[in-house]
Amino acid sequence: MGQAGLQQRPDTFTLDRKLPAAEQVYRALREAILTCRLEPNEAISENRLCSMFGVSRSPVRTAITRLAEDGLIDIFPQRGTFVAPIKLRQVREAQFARSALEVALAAEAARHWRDADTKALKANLARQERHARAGDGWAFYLDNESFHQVIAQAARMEGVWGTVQSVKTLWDRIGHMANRVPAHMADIIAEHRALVEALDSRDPKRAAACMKRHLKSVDHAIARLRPLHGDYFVEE
Amino acid sequence: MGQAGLQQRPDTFTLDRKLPAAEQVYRALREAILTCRLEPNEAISENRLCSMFGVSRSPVRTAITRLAEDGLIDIFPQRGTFVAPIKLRQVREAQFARSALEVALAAEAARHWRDADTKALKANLARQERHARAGDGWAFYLDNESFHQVIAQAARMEGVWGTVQSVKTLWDRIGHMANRVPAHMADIIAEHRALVEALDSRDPKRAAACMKRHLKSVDHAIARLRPLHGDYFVEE
DNA sequence: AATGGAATGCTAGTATACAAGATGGAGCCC
DNA sequence: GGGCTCCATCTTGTATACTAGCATTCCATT
Repeated sequence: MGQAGLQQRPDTFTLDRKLPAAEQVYRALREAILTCRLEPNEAISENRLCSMFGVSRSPVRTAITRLAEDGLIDIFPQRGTFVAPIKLRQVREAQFARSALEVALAAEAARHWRDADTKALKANLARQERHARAGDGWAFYLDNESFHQVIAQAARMEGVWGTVQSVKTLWDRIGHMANRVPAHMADIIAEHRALVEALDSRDPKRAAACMKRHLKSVDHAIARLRPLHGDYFVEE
Repeated sequence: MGQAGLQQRPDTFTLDRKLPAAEQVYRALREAILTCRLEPNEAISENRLCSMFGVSRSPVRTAITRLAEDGLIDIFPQRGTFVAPIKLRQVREAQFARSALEVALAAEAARHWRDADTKALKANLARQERHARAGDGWAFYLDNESFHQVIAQAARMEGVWGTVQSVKTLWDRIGHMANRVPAHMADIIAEHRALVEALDSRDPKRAAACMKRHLKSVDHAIARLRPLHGDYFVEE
């Protein structure tokens, strides 16, 4: 599957002339990396990306600079640019950070909770169920994101959601692999349902504990995936 | 003080030919922004930076791209690039996120605490006291960073320290202004001393509560600074 | 005095060319 | 057959030129 990635798209990426080229290249590459269409350790050549996107090196370099800042790409001057591997230690640390942030957000959200919030989350759950049934991993991923974002909004800390997003970049890569397993999505939905009930109870401690359990269960995804994608993960 | 910033340096920035130009420009600009030598809302011209650093636009643009990702710079195409203002809502959200992360780190550190950790923190405290007496705000800032980093190391979550660092970028800007007030540094040292005692007790709850109090006290810095630097802060 | 359009000068975004470093393969020698 | 050297080719980093958009200024007209 080494030749996977962007080459699996219908054809060369078509840029929207109304939007900055660098931004479009950034988004396309980020999505490809998160969904593992560009696999960990895969070499990326600036020149190859230029051909693929039909642009010069300038916007490609800008996009690559941003992806390196995001921790998704490793640049080795004069040698090459590679999709960053998934470092297990970083995954563990990211889980710790995400848990700390989202547990605090859940508690704070419970303190400010309103019926409209419950309504919004239930609508989201319905979408999750529909996309899981359809086997649409990407749409399910977006639902999942939206679900947690609503909680951050309810906590009146929407900016913290941005921090969570950057922390969870590693999770997103793993989550996309996990989403290929229907049972995984079903598990997530069940946990999300429990979370809605806890938040609806307006009990900060209950909401915090429930969120903590939810985020801990993602550990199981790694245990499942390592046998299948051993080369994606490095111990350090 | 509008003409402050990089022009206050002894002379034009001298690049080290052994290091990538983009990296050096990035670090120099980041430090200038964090220490408010480049003030919030100050215009930055790519061409002006080229003259200042003696390089072409390429490394300057790379550095600016990274600083924009860090949230320190706002780019308005065809209009200009500006040092980002300090948005109070973002500050509040950053405080929430930092508190969540460092309280969890302190609790975890207490669970793994060793006498060598106490020793390391006490050595750091001695340096803090020395630099505060000398009125060296920058050195004190570095001591402060190192202090919290040791705690993350003790928690065996050093990678989370990177997350804290990106979260606390806003704090760093405020902290540098606050460090010009000697009383502020003295307060910080006293709180750090209490934190060392809490960690040394190996009691996770005590360490967490102490860290929470410590991070809450930084609120007072904002209350002090707003009358002096009202134009640095925006409500949104 | 007010208004509208053109010109100008500034900005960032992008394209292209050059420089320097790293790597791999071929050829030569022992 | 193995080791060493050299060269070609790849890479990223940087320099420079061009393009397009935006804001300001100036001038002509009413």
